[in-house]
Amino acid sequence: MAEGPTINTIARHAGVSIASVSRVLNGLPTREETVRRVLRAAEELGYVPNSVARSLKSRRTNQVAFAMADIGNPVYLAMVREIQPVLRAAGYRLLLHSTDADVADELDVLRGLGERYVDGLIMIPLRVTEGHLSALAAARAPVVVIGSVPEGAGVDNVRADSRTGVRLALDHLYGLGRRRIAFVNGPADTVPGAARAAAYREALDALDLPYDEDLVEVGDFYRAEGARAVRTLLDRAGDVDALMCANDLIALGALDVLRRAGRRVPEDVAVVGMDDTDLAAVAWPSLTSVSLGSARRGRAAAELLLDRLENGKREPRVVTVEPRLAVRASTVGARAAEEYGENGAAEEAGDGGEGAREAGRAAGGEGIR
Amino acid sequence: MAEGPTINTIARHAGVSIASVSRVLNGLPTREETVRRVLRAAEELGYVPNSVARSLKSRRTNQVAFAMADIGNPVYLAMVREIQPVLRAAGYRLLLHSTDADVADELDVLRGLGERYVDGLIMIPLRVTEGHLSALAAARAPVVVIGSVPEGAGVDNVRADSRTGVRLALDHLYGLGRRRIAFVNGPADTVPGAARAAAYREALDALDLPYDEDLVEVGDFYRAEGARAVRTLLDRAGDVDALMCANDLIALGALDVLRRAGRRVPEDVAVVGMDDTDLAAVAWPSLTSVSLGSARRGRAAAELLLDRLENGKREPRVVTVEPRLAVRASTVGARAAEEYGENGAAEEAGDGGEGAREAGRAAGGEGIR
DNA sequence: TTGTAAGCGTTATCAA
DNA sequence: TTGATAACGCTTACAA
Repeated sequence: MAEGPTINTIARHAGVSIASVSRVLNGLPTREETVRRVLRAAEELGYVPNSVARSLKSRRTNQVAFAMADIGNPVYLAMVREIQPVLRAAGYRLLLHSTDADVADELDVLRGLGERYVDGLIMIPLRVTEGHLSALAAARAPVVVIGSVPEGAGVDNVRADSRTGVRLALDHLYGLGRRRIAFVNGPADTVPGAARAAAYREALDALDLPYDEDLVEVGDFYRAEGARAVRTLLDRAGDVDALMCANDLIALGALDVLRRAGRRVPEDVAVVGMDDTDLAAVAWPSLTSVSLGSARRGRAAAELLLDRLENGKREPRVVTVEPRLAVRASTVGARAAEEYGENGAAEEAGDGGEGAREAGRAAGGEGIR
Repeated sequence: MAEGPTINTIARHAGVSIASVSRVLNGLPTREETVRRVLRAAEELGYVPNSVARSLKSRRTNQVAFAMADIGNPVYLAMVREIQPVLRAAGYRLLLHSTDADVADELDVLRGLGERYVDGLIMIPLRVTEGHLSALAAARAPVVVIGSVPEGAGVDNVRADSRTGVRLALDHLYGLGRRRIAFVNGPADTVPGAARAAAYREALDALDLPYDEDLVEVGDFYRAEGARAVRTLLDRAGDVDALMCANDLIALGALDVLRRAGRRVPEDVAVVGMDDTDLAAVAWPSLTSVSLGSARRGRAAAELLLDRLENGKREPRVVTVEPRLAVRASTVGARAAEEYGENGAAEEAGDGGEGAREAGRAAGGEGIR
């Protein structure tokens, strides 16, 4: 932990000026002899350029931040896993912000951009308030928002399409002959909760199925509460033959409850989750789930940001990621699920997954595949 | 994205010197009137101090890095979840490095400390080579290593105790009357692989059980390969009545294979995993697993680093985290498991978990609980 | 109480 | 080709 050498140290050591040192270190044309002496001194002293000083001068930090509610959330995690390598390949370091679901925290992050500790930000807000819009407009660095933001917001925007996603799931269930398709949602006042509720109604309409209030139950987005909601639902509407769950955790809770109630999955009740997290493949029976493309959204966001960092003034762009349905045992049975192949999480990982897999293996930990 | 104001801008605006601006902004004694003018100007101009300039001057970045193989690995993820809030509370930002299981990358991170973009580093190396030791010795910022490092390495060190961990598991199985306890390990040339293999032999010894090569199979640390290993094992030693798996993913693979083979868990074969990841509670039957305290190790590492950052010159410290056994259905059956209560992952999260849980809920994603 | 000026470690301009 | 020097935005002696 010795005090590190600076270009001054090197300059003295090599008997040249700091300007020459800088030139050599930056590969600018310099006399052979000077180059040698500088490099030799740098080598001997173990010189490493100070990135803070460099940043002050260049006005670039080569750092990018990702702000989400909680890294423990598999959806955000999938994003980080894609974002990290993309940024890294472009020479950026990744900084993580957990906003703890706190709107004020999110706004702080946005204002914090003024401190210039990062060159850009990818953020996934819980909800988009007026405060967000004005903070975004005033942001002192490029921001990419994951999650819908009004057109005029002036930021790059990556969107999921839960509408189509729910539609895929209901079509699938309908195709399997299910007609009493219940919906277990999280809080309606959250962005995803609202979007998924609307999507459910629409999908029913499209299938000419009636909207039946008895078939809808709201809890939160967690397993225990999901289980409770499903119990209530079953008590109220015993003839349910399919459950559309607003995320995978709710679906896991549903599987527990159904098992205890002696209902077979999928024979008696088919179950579909949402987000297609790693858990879906681990569950038993394995869980059919709608992928909203967390990984692809993360990647898209990173790419948008990089592009914007190189190309400051271009029109804001909106990217929408197509949902996909990962069909597994909880709707078609274990046998058939194997024929479908593992078309869920595995696909998501795509090219970005390989390094990670290698990593986990050598580390003796567990990547999830 | 307008160019931000600096103390110069404010100084001109307020008609004072930059020194006065700095003083006011740092709360140093200043005349009332000056304070007012400066604050007013700062407010009007939307001044935000430039953290890069501040860092250059103060020689502190208020950033800390965490380097691990792959954030997608649940073990590391659990660590990040604990590390982040601890650092944040102390005013540090968290920077993530994925080393992709590459030793050279790890060494790069260590050397990179010379760039002074962080004040300290928490790292969890895949293995500890000579190169690591010398890089650690030469590190230009405090480092905390998670994973055993030789005494003289001169860095703070947080250790798991897989020896005791395996012992806990085997005692548990023995107590349930199991005597043919097989071991499914990952590669023996990895740190955890080697440690767990040795621990298995020792635990057998302690129980006066014979070491039987037929009961040991090595694969990697993933589910598919774990499944393969278990198949091989069952073919070779059909009388196995318990499986000790070197991590949870292997154990998940084992559950699949046993299910297909028509062996009941735990009646015919009891299964124990290791690391007690979130997946253990999701599996069916839920998985008894040895917690090596990922979350606690993360927290301990963060605390060691913070302490070291405040208190540069103290003796390196070694913290060892006690393993715990999370008993679930895969060894005692579903009924009994409920009586044990959820003594696994839930406990791990501890006080650090609440904010995260809230976060996930509002976000409509899924924290894992 | 305030202002001037030096310095943190770079990069880049401009003469020499 | 090279060196002296001025920024970058901030903190902090030191003088006034």
